[in-house]
Amino acid sequence: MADKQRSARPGTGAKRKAADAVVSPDDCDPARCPCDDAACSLSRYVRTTQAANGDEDHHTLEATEQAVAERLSGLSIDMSAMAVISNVYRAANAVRNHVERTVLAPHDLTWTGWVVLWVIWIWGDIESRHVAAEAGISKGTLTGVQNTLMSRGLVKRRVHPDDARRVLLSLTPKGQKLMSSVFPEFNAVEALMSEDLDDDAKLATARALRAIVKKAENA
Amino acid sequence: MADKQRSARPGTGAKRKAADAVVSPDDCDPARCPCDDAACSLSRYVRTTQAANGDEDHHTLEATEQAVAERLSGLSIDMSAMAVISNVYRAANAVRNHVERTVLAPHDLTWTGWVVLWVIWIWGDIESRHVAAEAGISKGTLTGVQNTLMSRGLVKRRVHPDDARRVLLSLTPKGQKLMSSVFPEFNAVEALMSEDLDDDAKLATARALRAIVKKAENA
DNA sequence: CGTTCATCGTTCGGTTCCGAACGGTTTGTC
DNA sequence: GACAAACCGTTCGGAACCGAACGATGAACG
Repeated sequence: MADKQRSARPGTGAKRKAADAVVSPDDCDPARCPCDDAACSLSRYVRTTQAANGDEDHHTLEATEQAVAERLSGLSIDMSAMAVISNVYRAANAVRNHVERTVLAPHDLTWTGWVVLWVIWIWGDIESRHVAAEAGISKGTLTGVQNTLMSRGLVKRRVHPDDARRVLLSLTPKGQKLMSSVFPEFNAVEALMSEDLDDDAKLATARALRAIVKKAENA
Repeated sequence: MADKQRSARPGTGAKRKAADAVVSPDDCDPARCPCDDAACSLSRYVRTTQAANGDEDHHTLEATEQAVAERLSGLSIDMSAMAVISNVYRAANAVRNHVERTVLAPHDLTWTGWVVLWVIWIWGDIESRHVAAEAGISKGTLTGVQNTLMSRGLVKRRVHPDDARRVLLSLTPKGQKLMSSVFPEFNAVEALMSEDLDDDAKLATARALRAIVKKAENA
């Protein structure tokens, strides 16, 4: 989600400040929460209320969590699957928001714009349909991102020499310069976010995520 | 991301079919790809081109991947961090798209609408600011989702008895009925997507993701 | 060659979403 | 008790995104 669709207007992207921003609380208490291994999101609200107003709510924490457990135990639920999948989405959002604010916004880049630049940077001279597939966006969206990036002088496009339908994308020298200066910053943040994981955990997590992607994409 | 903002118009959400949809290729070849443990996305494009046109591209696969390795090895990059973080985002998108198509669309629900319903279902009688925090959306977005869900008779709202600024949200009987019928479907898909992971892997992955969330949110 | 069909990138309408601004309510301070 | 500051949910403008429709090009077949 970072684009301008038609009518490329440069230099307006990535405005994620931190005012009304999406906030989110904290950990869960394994002793109370019915989730597996403290790895769920069920008690974030509890912590919030707990911290905020002393005890003004009508239902106590215990009663509420009891209700959660009962509601879920009534049905037969795969709690560990829930913990994994729901945290995938939560993590993705958290990462994206953080990266946009800390790394991308100062360079006036949006997330999608960044991903597109990255793909072109890595593959150089790549057809736009492949860029869209790699970046995980639709063709229509890519057109807009393209125009934005072109108007900022970061990306070039030329028609495929053998097929006039296709379009080849590549980075301008300015774009290349941008990437080689920004990507280390980006990667540093990636490293920071995964620094609590040892190497085995990183590899295992990446492998697990790939398994999920595989299941989700062809099923 | 699933909402209607202002002017609640019911019954038009969740239209994700599969026509021009976001496609995405396949695995990477560990023998060739410079990533760790086949857990990256760097060779998806390669596989695509490989499968599509026999060998019409100008740079061979080997040359391309060599270029990737060189470009990345020129800088000092934490490849395992990159593998983890980039796959988080990819997995989240894949999961969301799949769930929207298979589970939510038949019930005319959007992803965000679903998450909001879920939060209210679990916590019952919850203040809207907490719903927004739990669901990971902004207050403004929640207002729109609220209206949509209210106009469909799934959600009730009432003013907080002790504080006229606050609003308490809860599910109508119709909303409760919907949740208890749809959530098992949803959870079944969650289970399906993580079925290639054994229990230890699920727990470990969930734990790793929480660590990432923690880092991303307060840093 | 001319026709048909697949495929490419673009256009366009509609939806989702964020963030800043706003009015209304409560709390704190003199 | 008035006044200011903090906080709540809503409104509103604008960006980002998808998916269907479109025009143009290329390939297959007679």
